[in-house]
Amino acid sequence: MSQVAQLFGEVSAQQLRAACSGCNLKELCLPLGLGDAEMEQLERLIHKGHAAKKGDALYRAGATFTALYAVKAGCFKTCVISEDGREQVTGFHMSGEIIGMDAISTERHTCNAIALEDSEICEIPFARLEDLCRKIPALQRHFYKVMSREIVRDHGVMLLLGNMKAEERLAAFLLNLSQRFQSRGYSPREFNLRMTREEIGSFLGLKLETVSRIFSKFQEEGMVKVNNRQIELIDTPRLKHLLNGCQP
Amino acid sequence: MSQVAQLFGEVSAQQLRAACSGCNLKELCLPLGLGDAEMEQLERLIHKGHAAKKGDALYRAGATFTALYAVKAGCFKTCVISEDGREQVTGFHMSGEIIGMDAISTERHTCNAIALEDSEICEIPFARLEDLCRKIPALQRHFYKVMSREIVRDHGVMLLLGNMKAEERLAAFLLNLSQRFQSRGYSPREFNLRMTREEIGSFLGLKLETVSRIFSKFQEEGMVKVNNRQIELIDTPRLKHLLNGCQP
DNA sequence: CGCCATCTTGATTTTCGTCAAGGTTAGTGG
DNA sequence: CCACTAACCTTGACGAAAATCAAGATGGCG
Repeated sequence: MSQVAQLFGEVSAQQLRAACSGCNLKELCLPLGLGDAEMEQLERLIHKGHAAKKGDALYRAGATFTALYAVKAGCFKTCVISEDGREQVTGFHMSGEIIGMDAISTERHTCNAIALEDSEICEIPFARLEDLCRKIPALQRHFYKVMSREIVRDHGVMLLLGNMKAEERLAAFLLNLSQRFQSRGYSPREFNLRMTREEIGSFLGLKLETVSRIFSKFQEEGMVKVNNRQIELIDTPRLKHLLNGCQP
Repeated sequence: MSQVAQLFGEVSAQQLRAACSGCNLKELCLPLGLGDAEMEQLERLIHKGHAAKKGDALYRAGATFTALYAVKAGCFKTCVISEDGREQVTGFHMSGEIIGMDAISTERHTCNAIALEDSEICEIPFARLEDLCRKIPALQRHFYKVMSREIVRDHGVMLLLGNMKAEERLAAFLLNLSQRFQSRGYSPREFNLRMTREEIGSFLGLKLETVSRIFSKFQEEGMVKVNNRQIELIDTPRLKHLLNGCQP
């Protein structure tokens, strides 16, 4: 479990609140201990959220960077495209997660963010966030942590891609999703995938056929029930066991 | 070339200067346009550098986080260790690079940083850096960029691990090293590796035997000259060509 | 000078990718 | 509401790539 958390990083309640601040500022206020004046400033920071239809690009590589985005509802994938056209999904992002931080360095986005279902996002103009961070130390510290968490998550994915076998990768993926759904108040046992087998494969460094085969194998072995994109985890302990190189 | 830069990220002159600030603050001063008073504050921020012998751990996973580290001279590897003991090298870090940013999120280090040769580092106490960032907006922005660059670099490694074949990975690795040596004023054509085949393999998601075989193959094909850890790049264009999925 | 870590190379096995065919689902428009 | 289509998924057979196992060779360091 801590393995999984380590692998992908997990959204803290704090991060969740921060991201939701577009809709519910009071939630953000509590952990940061902000006063009324500060809260009002924060309120002005967050643009009113807007909607993205399934398949829409929130931003594309090369676009000039002006804002970060907090996923309010729905699900996005981010992917980098290499010069010769290879696509690597770098992450799947659910409510409460902040995306676009890769663009800060060059002031241009370096990846594409695509909505996997109809979604809602909050735009966070970066220049204004920077100002506010200077004025509110707790917010500054929080934002550093959000960026750092992304780095830790990426390191976990590197471990997965560099060291794990196909079955271990898929087990890690399912357990990570399960945990993220749970932390959002949904069932950790049953959930619907928002992405295709190909997108899962791209993220895990596998081909879609391999992903499909392993789903079937897991089902045969009674660890999960797979019905197209509907997943039920039957034997979570065994999945975790698989992850740890099959040592108890 | 831009492919390689995209793959691993590259140290900007700016980042280099910032990291070197422990030794030469004037260099940092120029791009940020700081005044004398600000410079003095910055000077106080950076502890006097200290030395690390080959094999020393700068920090280990689990250690409480107090400071970032700028590599002043030498070379470090950072690696995450999974629960079941698998080690994944997440990066090799040369002079001018800042490491330890993964620790900001949990206030504990999440990876090990090991010196690959006798090295010198500057300690940057994080709490004081935060303070200073609030006072010097240019520094704040710069630090966000440094963290963002790390995220971009990690995405490049994910692309490498998820999409590339063994030969492409090693070609990317060599070209990246070449570029980094060049930007530090060393020859981009001849250089010495500081890491073992096993460490290269861990970083690239390969076994050491595979790394060794591909070195031999590259040499047979006249692309590089390999003499233990001494590398000479003979046919850089062909290496780049290999990277791009062999399309011109 | 000798030892231990590191590296190379070969033979074999395993894993996963590729190619191919067919089935299922969701979404569209009549 | 249903038929149709395109996207998506599953499964099998085969092949390629890299891991594993094994045996020496080399070189750096005490």
